Amino acid sequence: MRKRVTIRDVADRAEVGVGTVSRVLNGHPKVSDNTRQRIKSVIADLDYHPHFAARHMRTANSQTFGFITDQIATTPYAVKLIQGAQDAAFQNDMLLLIINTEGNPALEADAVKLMLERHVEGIIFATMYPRIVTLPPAIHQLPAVLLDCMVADGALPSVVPDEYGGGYLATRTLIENGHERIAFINLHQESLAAKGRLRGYRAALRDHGLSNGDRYLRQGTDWADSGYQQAYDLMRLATPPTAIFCGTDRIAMGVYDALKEMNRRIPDDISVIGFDNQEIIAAYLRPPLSTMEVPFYMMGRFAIEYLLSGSDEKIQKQMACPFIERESVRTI
Amino acid sequence: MRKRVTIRDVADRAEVGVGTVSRVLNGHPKVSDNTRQRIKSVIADLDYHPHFAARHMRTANSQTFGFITDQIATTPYAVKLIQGAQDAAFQNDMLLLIINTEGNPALEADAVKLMLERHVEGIIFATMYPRIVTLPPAIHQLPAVLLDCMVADGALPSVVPDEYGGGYLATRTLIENGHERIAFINLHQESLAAKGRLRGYRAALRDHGLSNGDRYLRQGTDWADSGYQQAYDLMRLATPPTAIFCGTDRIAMGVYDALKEMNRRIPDDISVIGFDNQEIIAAYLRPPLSTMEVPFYMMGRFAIEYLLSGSDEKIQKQMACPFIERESVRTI
DNA sequence: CTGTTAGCGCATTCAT
DNA sequence: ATGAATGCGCTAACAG
Repeated sequence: MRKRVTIRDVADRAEVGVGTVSRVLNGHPKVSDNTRQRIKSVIADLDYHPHFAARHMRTANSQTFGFITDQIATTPYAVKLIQGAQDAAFQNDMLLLIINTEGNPALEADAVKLMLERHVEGIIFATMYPRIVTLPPAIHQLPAVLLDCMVADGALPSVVPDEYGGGYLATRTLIENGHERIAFINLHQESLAAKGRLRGYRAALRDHGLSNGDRYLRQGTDWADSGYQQAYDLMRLATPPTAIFCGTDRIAMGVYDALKEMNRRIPDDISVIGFDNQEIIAAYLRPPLSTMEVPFYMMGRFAIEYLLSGSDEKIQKQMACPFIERESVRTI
Repeated sequence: MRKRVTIRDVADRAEVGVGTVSRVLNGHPKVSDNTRQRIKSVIADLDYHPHFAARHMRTANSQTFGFITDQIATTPYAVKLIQGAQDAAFQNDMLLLIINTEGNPALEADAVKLMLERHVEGIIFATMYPRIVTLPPAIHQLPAVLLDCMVADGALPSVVPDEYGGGYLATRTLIENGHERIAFINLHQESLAAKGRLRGYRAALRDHGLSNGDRYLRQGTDWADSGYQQAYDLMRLATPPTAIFCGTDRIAMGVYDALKEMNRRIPDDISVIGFDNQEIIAAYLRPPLSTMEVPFYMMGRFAIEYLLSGSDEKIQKQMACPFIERESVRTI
């Protein structure tokens, strides 16, 4: 860890004033090519790096965004949220300061405080699953975007997946493949995700004249077990469904197990669609599971780009969930 | 975004000098309780936050570590790596600056440069899976720790999982449960992880007089498919194994499928152990999979704690992989 | 115990 | 086109 080399050192060695060095550092036009070259080579020789904090203090420009998560970082999904934000930030010469609060409100307040002290230029607050949150009031002192969550009064811009659209598209896809008896095993119903997906399912059915009084609707829990149970229940019906739309890929895992036990072949005997596109599950299931993707990566990107845009519109962005086709759906 | 309030404002309002304010800010003892209280209340009134960059410039103390990843952030495992580091750092008043390079060497160099400019107090370089890496030379200008990887010349401290120990423990656990014909379906053999786990498997067998010339050893790929294939192959043997140790949980997924097709019950007919403890798979498989955990969280913590310790010893830390008991192993 | 002062490294006037 | 001077907000050293 040798002595830090400052702009002064560069200036001295290049026999110019610090101002000139600063100018070439910042790509200022009015520097003769001659001196510019000389300075650049000195910078390289000395391996000089500008002191970020000094520049920051001078320019009031921290080139940093804060990224606060409740426990998102724990879940496999949402890594992509971070990564999308990361990439978008990096491409714009910004870095991310990440704090994980485990949903502890005291920590959240601390986190916001720390970010304020570090003069981040904006804050992203991301949650593990879509929900309504209450935030430390201090967050309003900065541009902020909510990721995968929203505040009750809509006072903060937010970006969330279009659960409704996803539910609709999954169901419509099945319909377009000729299915008419389409079951839906939803995840735990308190969740915003569950509500949205369910509305989409019902709407698609209705729009295609296939409403059936929720005869094939089942309430699951988000765990494979419930998929297993409900699949059994469903298949024992007098006229069982020809397709099962699962509220999560994990539910689909359970459905697969039950179906296999019953010697039903996927997709020949019955089609299955999941939700979440957890690669680790969906891609490795046998056969690979067709499912809806929650566009975490793009959501992360969008949040940063919104911050970068400087807009103060309180948009409530819903991002579409695309259908990921694999091998669990068959046309009949 | 109202005008920033500085230490000057606080001093004026409290009718003291800035030095005194600075002292209470830094918990300096020699301040009368009286003035301390007054200043504190002014700080609260004004909602004053010290300017981090200014302090940093003055103290040469950035309270920040850099965390560079190749693509770790993409994978579900390693989120825990970040989280462990995160938590340990936060508890010591440090924050993490995270950059994901996608394994792009140019980006890696940029990342190190940015971290140098921001005066991080140390760098953690983490990879998605254990391997030998080459790093931008500039990284040597700072304390650095490698996570889940190492450099060829051992010139940098590193912390990796004890793959050997994990392989050994998994095998020994099976042995202690009375199994003697123990198969091992390894993941793709180029990986360090595969080599270590295999050595552990062989050593445990040998130490218990169970060596069998690798009769039950199979080479898989890391995908469920290979587990499926190899399980069929294994079970068709004249004297099939009574237990299968899988190089990854994904392989175990395939093994489960094959076993179920063959109407073998887990664990009654055959025991299975996985590796990785990918909760999303292991906990949801039916029955839940007993497996070896790679201690990512603790590895992350350790890396930070090592940095914090200020040690310059080039330790090569191997962290034990504990056995996570679920329901796929039975005593015979 | 407390006020005053001198930089930390840089970007930006203002001269030249 | 370039050098010199100023101050961003803070901590530490020095006086008292």
